[in-house]
Amino acid sequence: MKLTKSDFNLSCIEMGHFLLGKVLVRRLENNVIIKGKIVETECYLGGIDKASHSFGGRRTARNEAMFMPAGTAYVYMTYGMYYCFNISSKELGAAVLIRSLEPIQGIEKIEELRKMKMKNKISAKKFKTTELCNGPSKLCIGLDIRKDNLNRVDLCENDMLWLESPIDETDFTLVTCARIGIASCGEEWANKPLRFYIYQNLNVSKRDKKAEKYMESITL
DNA sequence: GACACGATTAACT
DNA sequence: GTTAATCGTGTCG
Repeated sequence: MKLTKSDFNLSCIEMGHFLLGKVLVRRLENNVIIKGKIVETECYLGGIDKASHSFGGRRTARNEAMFMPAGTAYVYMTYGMYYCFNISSKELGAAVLIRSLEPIQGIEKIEELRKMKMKNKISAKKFKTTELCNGPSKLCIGLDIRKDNLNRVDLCENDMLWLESPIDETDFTLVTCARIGIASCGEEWANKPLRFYIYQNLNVSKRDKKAEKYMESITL
């Protein structure tokens, strides 16, 4: 079932939780369909969040999608060569970064897109399925999500990129931990528990063993 | 206009 | 474990 406008009417943290287990669907120009289950998310809260592009109310051409209605794609370039894909929440300037997917459909196409970007074609032959989309920029390469094709699109009113609820809703345990790659914004916000992932899923970009151990001690 | 710097990744040692 | 790659963007002058 395709998710609709009302499904996205969530706060940033609610959406970070809600998106786990949902299926991201991409239709390429040649009508090939790629699907991946979201297994890792990060929340960027907006005004108060030092790690957010919209910290302090900064609103520019780049981050405009963070201020658009919930369920809008925010795609930006990072390190001059990679893209990251986010989904805006109902909170102004707040969005959820999609950090990793478990490939479900079109796996060969994902692999092809990933290999195309690599210089060393020898190591490119050794891809495991779990290494295809286990990082925010890897999944953008694997699903051909770029700023020039999908930034600011409405994920409910679009036939190139959308979300679906999974056919088989399997239960999972959620791990909550610190976000990745934002140390320069200062300890306070770098350490906030705003990254979420599916416990024991092999497609997660980075496990947080300390967070897992703590979680195990109180829930298992 | 200039300039420092990434919400990362792949290729090294 | 360490580091080069690579350029759009925000910030300041």
